[in-house]
Amino acid sequence: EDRKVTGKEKPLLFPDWAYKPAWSPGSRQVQLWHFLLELLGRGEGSAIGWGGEWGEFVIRDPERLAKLWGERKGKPHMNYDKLSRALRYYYNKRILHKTKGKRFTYKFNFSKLILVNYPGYPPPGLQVIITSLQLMSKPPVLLLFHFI
DNA sequence: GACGGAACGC
DNA sequence: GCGTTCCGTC
Repeated sequence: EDRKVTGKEKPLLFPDWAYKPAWSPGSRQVQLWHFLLELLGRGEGSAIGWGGEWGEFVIRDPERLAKLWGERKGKPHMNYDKLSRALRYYYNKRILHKTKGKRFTYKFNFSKLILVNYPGYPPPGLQVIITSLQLMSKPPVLLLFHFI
């Protein structure tokens, strides 16, 4: 019942994964896709950056990204081989897919959705019109903005 | 590099 | 459940 939309709006159809809380009380671990969005939101100078298409991103420095992820998770031996296995598990969950033929390039499966309570969101240069709702709950849930 | 099975930990 | 580790295969 935490995740129910408050008010009288008719239910909006967002993918389940979009409702996952970014941070939970206590010790719940960061998820990889949260971490990726966090870095992407920071923009320049990162090991990862937005690609040409909507939701697409390019890993500019795979081993550096892996190292950062390993630091966050307390896994000093993390590398791109292992990180990319975790990314591949996202294919079946419909969180990500691979941009075929483009090296180190993946794409988030949000279509007209962006998740905005990460630093730097939305990415600069994007025109957004907020049509959607804020999901209020404790712990804080991702804010969902609807692009048109 | 990219893929996905398998065993494993927490 | 969400990766981590390892690895055979293309």
